[in-house]
Amino acid sequence: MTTAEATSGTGDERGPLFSPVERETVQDRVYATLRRALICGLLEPGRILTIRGLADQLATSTMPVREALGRLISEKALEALPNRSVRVPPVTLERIDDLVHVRTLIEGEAIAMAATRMNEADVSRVRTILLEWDRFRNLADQDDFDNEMTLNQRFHFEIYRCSGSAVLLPMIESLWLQSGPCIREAAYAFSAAGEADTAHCHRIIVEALAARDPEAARAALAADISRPFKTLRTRLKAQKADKP
Amino acid sequence: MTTAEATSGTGDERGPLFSPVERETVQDRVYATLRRALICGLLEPGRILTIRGLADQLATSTMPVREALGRLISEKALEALPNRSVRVPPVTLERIDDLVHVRTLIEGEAIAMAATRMNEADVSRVRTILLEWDRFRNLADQDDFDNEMTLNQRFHFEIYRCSGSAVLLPMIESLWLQSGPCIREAAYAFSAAGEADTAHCHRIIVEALAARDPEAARAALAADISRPFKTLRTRLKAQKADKP
DNA sequence: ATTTTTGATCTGTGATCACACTTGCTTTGA
DNA sequence: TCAAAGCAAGTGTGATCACAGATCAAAAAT
Repeated sequence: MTTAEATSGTGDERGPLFSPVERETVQDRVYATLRRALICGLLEPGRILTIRGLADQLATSTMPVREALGRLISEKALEALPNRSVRVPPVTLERIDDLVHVRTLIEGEAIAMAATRMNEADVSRVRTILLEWDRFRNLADQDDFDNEMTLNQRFHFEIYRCSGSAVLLPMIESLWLQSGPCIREAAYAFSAAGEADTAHCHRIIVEALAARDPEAARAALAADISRPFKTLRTRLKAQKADKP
Repeated sequence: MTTAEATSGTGDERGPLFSPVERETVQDRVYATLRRALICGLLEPGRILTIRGLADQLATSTMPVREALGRLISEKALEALPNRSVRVPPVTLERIDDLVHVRTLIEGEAIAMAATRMNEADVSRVRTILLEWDRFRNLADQDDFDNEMTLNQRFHFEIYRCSGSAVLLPMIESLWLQSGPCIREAAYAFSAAGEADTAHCHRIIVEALAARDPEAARAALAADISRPFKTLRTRLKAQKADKP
């Protein structure tokens, strides 16, 4: 028996001595793993995933995997084929344009809402992420895509969270899940120059947020979103012209 | 052996003699049932759903039910409580405003895109649904909410489908799933006058579409969306003032 | 040599069971 | 009479199994 329990019978009157213990199911862990792989672009478009294969790789049974796959399919992050097999959706020109269009619409609205609602603490928290990113990029020169994507994600979602919309956030997450595999294909194209561009874009975004200018923030974000897709678009066109 | 198989070995060169046989899993049927109940507002907000209870009602085992619930939760149509129980999300003032805002943004964009892409056949198909609706309303005077909601859904999604965006459509479906339980609470409020208003709104929408006017269509749709939510909003405020 | 058939293997689906946790009621004690 | 401990029913989670459909490769027939 601990001191806390000895001094107070139930231990709920004297402030939060213990934080609630986190309960993480296997299904949640599988889902988080696949989600992270998808967003970071570790899974190439068109690849077919099997329940048993994933269960073996993740060292679990098939049950948590099939439920995690079901969730990802209903979020449109994966695709269910009529053969009952599941694959990560292939990228096409139409899909790219569609994704860019919808992302600028929705994430643009989210950042515009955030711009009018953020206080000093919110802005400085976003600034901190940007600084952390700069420090990381200067220290480690190796291509650590995983960390790069994580920092990028934290930057954007820290802003979107300030929009205060509980409906928009899950939609943006679904959009990132869908554009993750596409981004990956373009990621190699601008490893050196692209990162500088991204940093520049993000600085403009932060300035617009600090100035509480919704439309400037929306425009800056639109540029940030469409840039990687543009390189992917030209590359896909070249591929198509190569072998029709 | 059928005649078709006798005349042609594989039967795939001479046009579509047979349409592909539909393979509907139990899980899909459970999902469709719950989805329909949610959109039509048969499940009141805050109600707790149990896997075994639903499995008994639907006369299946627990497995298809839990996967269907998982899908609906990841679409934000249902809510997973920390107790590991699942309920239909309660409605609050903030949630209503949030839903109306996002729906006008997204569905407005979809209808604006559709207005520039619809051809004569598309417009006439939408008109047909409206006529069918009028006929139904004149014939059957009983309050058949189920059919009413189905017709309304067909009208809207026939338009949205013409937007050509494979990314927007699932999002709109998710939004309808989320606002279904809310609408139900308001549905009784305008059973008589509301239907006339709805019909009027929809006629304006069709006119805007026929005129290929994106902004007029967007404005008309915004009015159509916000109307039921407005009555719900005033009712909720009254409830709140009644017993704080 | 090409095509068809047949068989084995793999995969998803759904049922059943064991386990851990929650919840609500009953019982027991003050 | 009331509150706390204890028990019992219920619930979600994950594993295992049986079954049906899909896939692919080898063998047989043309």
